Amino acid sequence: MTNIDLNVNKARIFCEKKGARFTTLREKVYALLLQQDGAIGAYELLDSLKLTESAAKPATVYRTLDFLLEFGLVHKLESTNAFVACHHFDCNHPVQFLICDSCGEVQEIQSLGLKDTLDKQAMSVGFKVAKQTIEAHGTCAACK
Amino acid sequence: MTNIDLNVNKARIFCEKKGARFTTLREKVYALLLQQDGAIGAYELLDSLKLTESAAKPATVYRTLDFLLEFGLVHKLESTNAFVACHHFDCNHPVQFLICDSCGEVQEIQSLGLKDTLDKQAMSVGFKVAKQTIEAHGTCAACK
DNA sequence: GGATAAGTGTTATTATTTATCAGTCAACTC
DNA sequence: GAGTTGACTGATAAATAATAACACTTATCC
Ligand SMILES: [Zn+2]
Ligand SMILES: [Zn+2]
Ligand SMILES: [Zn+2]
Ligand SMILES: [Zn+2]
Repeated sequence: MTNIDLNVNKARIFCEKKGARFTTLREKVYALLLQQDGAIGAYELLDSLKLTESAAKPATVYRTLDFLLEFGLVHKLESTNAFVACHHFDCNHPVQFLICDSCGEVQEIQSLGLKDTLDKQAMSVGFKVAKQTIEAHGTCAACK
Repeated sequence: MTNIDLNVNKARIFCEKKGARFTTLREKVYALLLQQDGAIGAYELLDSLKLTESAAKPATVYRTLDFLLEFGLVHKLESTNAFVACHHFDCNHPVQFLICDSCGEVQEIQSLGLKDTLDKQAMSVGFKVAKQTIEAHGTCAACK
């Protein structure tokens, strides 16, 4: 059983627990994202999906992504309009990304300290944070 | 002399110092952004610009924004695809945003601590940060 | 004043995302 | 198990966001 299959199974169980339906389509899209090295755009994802779901349309992908985003199975990179599978959807983590502009690798980090720093900075001016977007572009260790 | 005029003048001098041309078009666009409460999308900006530059097209706005972004006179909010004027372009600051989802206000903060925290987190996994995107959505002090 | 580069006008196209309505399928009730 | 309900998907269209390409104009430099 591959690593991807393991993640997909974990996702299915996670969804069942939440009373959400992990349909074939959602599973396929999530699996495609897991296969991906880095992040992938919606239309690139659509092209991959079409290989097994020839009827897929943009709305198909975006609706499925909406579901996956809602349940935290996938994250969106706002700075690149791309999507990346999450491997730790079951541990309620803060999310930050390191995006290598050289090789495209996307590394997800979960720094509680970073999250708290932003929350506190905001709080100090009376701002209550609901959602953070933290993305760093630069050069990964392998590319240096 | 209004506050906006002061900022525009500061911007002109800043550009001259850098050997960049602060043309009428660039000035108009920057002034429009300064007038704005929060952030504004490129096409909304285009509509405003058309009031005095009826020939303006999307490319007009995007090119002008490219210039303003390059020289730090304007920032882009990646999470909303919107643009906001910077008032401190001459002080080489880190940039983070607090975006109120209730009233649309965009507050720019310049936390060196926050920037350093992210830089260090990245460094600890061998990642060299070139550019940060830090945006918090939530509720501002006035809206609470 | 002519060469050069930067800036702008103009048209078209691509990329990204959402809206809408109709049909299908799963779960729940009786 | 048939019927009802709501969630999911198919399909078409449109809105929003961004870029490409080429011609023309203007400023700068020598
Ligand atoms: Zn994650
Ligand atoms: Zn890399
Ligand atoms: Zn700024
Ligand atoms: Zn507010």
